[in-house]
Amino acid sequence: MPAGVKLDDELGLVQQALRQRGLRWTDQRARIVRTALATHEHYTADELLALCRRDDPRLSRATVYRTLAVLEEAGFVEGLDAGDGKRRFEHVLGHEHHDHMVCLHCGAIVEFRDDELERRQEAAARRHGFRIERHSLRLYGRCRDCQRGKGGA
Amino acid sequence: MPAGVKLDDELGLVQQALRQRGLRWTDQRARIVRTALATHEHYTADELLALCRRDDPRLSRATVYRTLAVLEEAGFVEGLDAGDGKRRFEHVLGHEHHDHMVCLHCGAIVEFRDDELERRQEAAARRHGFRIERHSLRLYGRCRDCQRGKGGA
DNA sequence: GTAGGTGCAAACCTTTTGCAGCATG
DNA sequence: CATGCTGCAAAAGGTTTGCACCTAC
Repeated sequence: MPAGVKLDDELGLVQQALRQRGLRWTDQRARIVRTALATHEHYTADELLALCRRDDPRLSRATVYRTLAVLEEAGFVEGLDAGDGKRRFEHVLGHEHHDHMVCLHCGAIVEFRDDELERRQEAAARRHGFRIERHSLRLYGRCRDCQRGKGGA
Repeated sequence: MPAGVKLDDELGLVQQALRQRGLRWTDQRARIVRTALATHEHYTADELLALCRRDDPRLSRATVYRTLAVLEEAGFVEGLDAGDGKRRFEHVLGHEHHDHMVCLHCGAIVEFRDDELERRQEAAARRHGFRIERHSLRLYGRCRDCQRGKGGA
């Protein structure tokens, strides 16, 4: 399946979702969503802005923030904070849920998934009468590459 | 065991740890640590400042930040971000490790602990050659009190 | 035509930093 | 008495907002 096809499908999905909420589908939003979908996983607002500006140098930072907020609310994008003060985003479309290991030495982000882990979280929540809407599990430490040598990029 | 005794023990521990690092034990640091230890779990720098200022109105915000940084580095305090832009802190002394459920509707923070969860995190990390130095698990959703009614404070 | 969106720049807010004077060890 | 700490105020740096103009529907 050519990459372009899937991307267009996903774009359509987002467009449809926004319209259903009475929101508009503008050139800027299309560009931001397309760029986000085409991009490596974990971008800051500013990085995304820079990428978008390669195509449209006039795109404003405010629009990127506003669009990310809309996308997050609609569930297409998830924010995670890397602990360095800036939020990072990743798109959810076409990605199944996963958690993150963050290397404190080189900044690498490793994704992983463990179903039993998810189940136990649910169980713990149930014990406390809590209903999970979303969750965030991050392991901070030293990644494989930073074990040998004493590494760090 | 009277609360005061334990508090003084813990104060002494912190004092000793800082001195070992060639750092000084000042009135301000003593006040900040004492206030932190005596306080409900999850405070922002600003809330802690306000509490301290009830005793010493001249204490500066910068000193609170600097002291929290020192305490965090020494392992007496842990920062967690509630997703609202400001970091929250909790002291570790006299508390065993736990994770958090954050109610998105009333802001309540519920602590919980599940050893099997911890073990599986370790196992997942091992599979990826990753060594965990610390971790953060937060479940966001609706707490027990916010289930009935439709609640929210 | 009318919400809603965009760009720009200024405002916001938490956290950090430079500096001169002060206190600890 | 040297080094580290404090307070103040200003700077930083990411994010949000006011406003005038524009555009999707």
